[in-house]
Amino acid sequence: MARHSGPAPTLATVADVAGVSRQTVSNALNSPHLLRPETLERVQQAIDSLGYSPNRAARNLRTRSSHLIGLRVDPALEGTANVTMDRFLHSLVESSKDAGYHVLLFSSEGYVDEATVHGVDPVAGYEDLLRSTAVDAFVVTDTYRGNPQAGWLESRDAPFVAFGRPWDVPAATHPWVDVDGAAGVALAIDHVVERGHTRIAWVGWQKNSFIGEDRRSGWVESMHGHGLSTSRLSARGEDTVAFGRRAALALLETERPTAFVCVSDTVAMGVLHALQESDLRPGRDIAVVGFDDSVAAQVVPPGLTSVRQPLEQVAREIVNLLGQRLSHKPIEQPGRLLSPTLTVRSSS
Amino acid sequence: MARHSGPAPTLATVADVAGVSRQTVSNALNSPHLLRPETLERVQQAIDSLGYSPNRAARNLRTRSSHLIGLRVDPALEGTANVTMDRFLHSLVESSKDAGYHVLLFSSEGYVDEATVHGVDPVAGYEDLLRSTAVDAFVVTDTYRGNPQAGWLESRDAPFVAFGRPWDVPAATHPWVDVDGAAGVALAIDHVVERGHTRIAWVGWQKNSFIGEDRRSGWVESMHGHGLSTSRLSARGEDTVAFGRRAALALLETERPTAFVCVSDTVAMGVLHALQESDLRPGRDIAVVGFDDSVAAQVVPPGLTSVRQPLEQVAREIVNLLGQRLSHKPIEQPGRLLSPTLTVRSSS
DNA sequence: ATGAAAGCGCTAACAC
DNA sequence: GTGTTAGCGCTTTCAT
Repeated sequence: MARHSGPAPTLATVADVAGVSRQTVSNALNSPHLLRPETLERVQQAIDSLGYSPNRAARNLRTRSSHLIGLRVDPALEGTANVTMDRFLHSLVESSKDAGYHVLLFSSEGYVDEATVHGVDPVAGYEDLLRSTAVDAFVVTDTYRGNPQAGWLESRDAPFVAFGRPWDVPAATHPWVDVDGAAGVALAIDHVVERGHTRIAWVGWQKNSFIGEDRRSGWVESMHGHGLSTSRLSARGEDTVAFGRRAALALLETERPTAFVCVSDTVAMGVLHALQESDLRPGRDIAVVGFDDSVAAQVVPPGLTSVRQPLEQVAREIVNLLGQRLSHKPIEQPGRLLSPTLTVRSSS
Repeated sequence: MARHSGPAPTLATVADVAGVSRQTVSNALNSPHLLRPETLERVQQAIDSLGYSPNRAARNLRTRSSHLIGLRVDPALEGTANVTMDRFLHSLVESSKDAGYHVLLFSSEGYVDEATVHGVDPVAGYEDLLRSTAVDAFVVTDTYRGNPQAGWLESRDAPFVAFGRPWDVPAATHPWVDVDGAAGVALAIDHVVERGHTRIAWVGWQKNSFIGEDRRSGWVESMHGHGLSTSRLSARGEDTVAFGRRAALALLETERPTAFVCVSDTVAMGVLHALQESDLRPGRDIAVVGFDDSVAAQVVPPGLTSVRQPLEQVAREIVNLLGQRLSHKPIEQPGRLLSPTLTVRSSS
């Protein structure tokens, strides 16, 4: 195609060159089946020779849609949770592209007005993007402590899909996609039971985490399913390496578990610290399993077995639901629960 | 503000309510100093009561700008390089917000061509966004193997700032921001020298990596500055855990270094693997330093000392240069080289 | 199958 | 300071 240094070509330019009207060019782009093949061909050539692309702003104004999906990202916190979201983000960009959408990122700390001075507004940023019709829809991801955005967005009739179940509002009707954490942990338990372990400890998060309780229930139920006891084999704390280490040291001293299944890779790393300090070798003396299959799990010696969320699939399903929502199709099934897999490495 | 379920308010709606013309409302938004205080106040009230936000598409069409910054993200490769880019991305979103911009993500188009040496077309995706005026500018990040995008974008008069020096085209005039890798490695050398080490090995990338050679030069020059020999103490390979492990095992056998300074955290993890297999303890028997201060460095036992890039500052400088470029201000200084810091942990 | 007219919501240019 | 006019580039009627 040609390099033009002058003004960018418009529909009118193309129409002139092709010797047709502007609408015909528009049709060539949006409803090519309406054109006679020879006309289409001529228009196509004009488009190519001019290097024409339809102006996005004009199209957006006319069609009242931007083909943009909004996603709020939080400031870099440096933890495995963030890392999972980053992996998801890449997948979302790919899936969106396939559906003809781009991803627009915004941050939670924008648009500080009188109403938001008192703390982090869970709804910050959404409002303005919505009212200014900057995006067609949102993907809501930060649902780990309930999902205040969902209700708000629903009341505004804003199209969105959540990555995460409406834990605290079971009656919610908005579309969502989530990963079955309990099933993932059950996978891990099955795996270490198969390796001959019977005293399998759980190192998890505090009770106020919905996700943490879901994963923990996978441990409890799978253990009981195998006829194993969970008594005194569980610890709870924050999502830090330090907590994982402390918990493992305490359990090792009192209960002598032979396997640790952990709510996150971060916590599992702490368990690995503790084993190293106790001169125990992960994978030989004691099995360790993490959750999220982060980069850290891949590179830590000797390699950490970990539950992996199917984030590519999550992204595809989300974009899929978004498409249904935006085309006002009835949504067949508002919630989808996907199954994780287990990535086995030398720690187990 | 009021909740309206009908059609979204426009300038005309606000003008009616405030009893002024549309242009006055527009001025209230864009040039408030032009209004008499009492008029401004009245318009402001009408805006608030209606919950009005200017329509983005209309504004974009008129002003020929979208206030969007385009950034290409590559499919998740699962390595430390990606992780650094993700950390940068969060910072970029924050900095962009402060400048009134949003970040639009796009991906290298279509399917990976088997014939393409480096996997993807370096210019894929930029073209369309540019021609359709979907973004005002680009941030170009994937300059690790030279920067083919830069020349192309310059020839198109496309505003952009690069994260990464124009290694292969020193005469390039486009604005860029980069981190001084050599200085970062020198920091690491100083640190281990201070700890009493003299036989300090370098585990790096192949010669075809500009970034790798830059970091390596920091090792060579700092070593010589300290009067230390670099002879036979260097290894080169890919950015993998496996290579780091092999290199460390080989060096340990033949040269018995007491410290390893590595081109990346990934490679450093491989060195840690090797030490563990050799029953050597990092931080006690042998010092190890990585590069990037990734999550893995933070959580691996016993904690990996690592060079940290000032990505928040990089993002700020980039947005700053972008602002100058977009406002057609003369750019004071097209290239900025920032200094990294050293995060000391127990591995050294 | 193609063309003419209208208008999406906003701001630049100019009048008053 | 404020109002009037025009038009950014596109798509949606509707006529032919």
